[in-house]
Amino acid sequence: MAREMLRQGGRSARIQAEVHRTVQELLKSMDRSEITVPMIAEKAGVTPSTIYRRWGDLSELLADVAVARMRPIADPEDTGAMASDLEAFILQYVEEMSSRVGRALLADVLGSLESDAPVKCCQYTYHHLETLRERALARGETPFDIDNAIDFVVAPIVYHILFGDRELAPDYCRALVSRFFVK
Amino acid sequence: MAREMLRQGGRSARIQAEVHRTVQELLKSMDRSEITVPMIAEKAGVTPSTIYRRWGDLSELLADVAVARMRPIADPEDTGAMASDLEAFILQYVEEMSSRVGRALLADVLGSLESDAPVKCCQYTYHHLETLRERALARGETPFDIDNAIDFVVAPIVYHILFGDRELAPDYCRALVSRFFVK
DNA sequence: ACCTAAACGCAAATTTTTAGCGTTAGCGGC
DNA sequence: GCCGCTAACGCTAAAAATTTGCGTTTAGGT
Repeated sequence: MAREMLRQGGRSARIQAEVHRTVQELLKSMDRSEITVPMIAEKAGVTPSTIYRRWGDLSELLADVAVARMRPIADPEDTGAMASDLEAFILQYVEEMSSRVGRALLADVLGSLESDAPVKCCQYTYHHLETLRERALARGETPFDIDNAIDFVVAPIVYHILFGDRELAPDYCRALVSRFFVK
Repeated sequence: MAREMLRQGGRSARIQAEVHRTVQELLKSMDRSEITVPMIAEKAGVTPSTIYRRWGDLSELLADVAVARMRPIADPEDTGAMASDLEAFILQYVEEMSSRVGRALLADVLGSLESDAPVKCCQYTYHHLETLRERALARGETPFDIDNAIDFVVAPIVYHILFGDRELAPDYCRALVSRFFVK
């Protein structure tokens, strides 16, 4: 579920915020597999049935929280040039997502395939790249293609994070970016 | 869990096979979100506690089944040339994985990050690419680099399957392969 | 053939999830 | 500002799923 709120103010919003805060709190201190809905409900001061009715089940709540956490709070850093902008963005992305909690976020988002969490999640990335692209245009640089950047820089990184088949050293990430630009 | 069986014969193996078969059967007729452990147990003719003790929980059982289903039963088709071999393999991979059940398989595998399901899963892909590479070597062709193939062909495809942000038309997949070879 | 321990079945205890129903409170119309 | 409508909540009981203890079966080795 995790449907759009019909009421966006007052008690409903407070509960949403409190539940989200509680989930994030719990994720810091314990593993995702030990978290239960009644546990969240108690710490958040609501009844379990509220959570079940609003989010459906635990995985959808976790996906909802994960998407909210991944929502960008600021534009990517402006380093003065397109190539270094992309590199900085990618390095930060890897920093956040390859950590234990980052991997859990990705898994939660992808765990509820029927919701729109995955699409939202990658729209954030797309939007960031769009920002970098427009910044490059404003500077008079020849901008990169966003879809290509996703295919050849972001996708490999996400793949290796998810499957855990390779160390994501900064050098490797930088190589992905530079290969993308020389091509 | 989904630990390696300490006993690989007799009753234990029969139960494993029967449970796997039952899960696959159920996945064909209903959505993953409606499947429960007691339901599987009844159809498979075992006690729920057996499943819980052996696999831990539903997501790990599903991951176990998914990995087993993804285990290659045959080498990729030999088309006579490296480029067309890779293209054929990729097209078949997309065919299998972008379907409703394929996406569910991927989600199940990635859903249990703590198990070794994800690693196993991408090892299968790696192994297939290795087969293609050795085949190319035997033909006297200049072989491709497997890691690069994963980064620039497989990863983009998996990304788009998981995030559902793009139609995976055959033309697009072919373009990925051909761009990989010209680079 | 016998021994040991892994794996299972059974059933009770616990926990989680669902569902009904009355109550609260956000939001729009007046 | 007051009122009506109904989404959203709390509470509780029922249903379902999960865990756990204990005795039994059975694979794998000696």
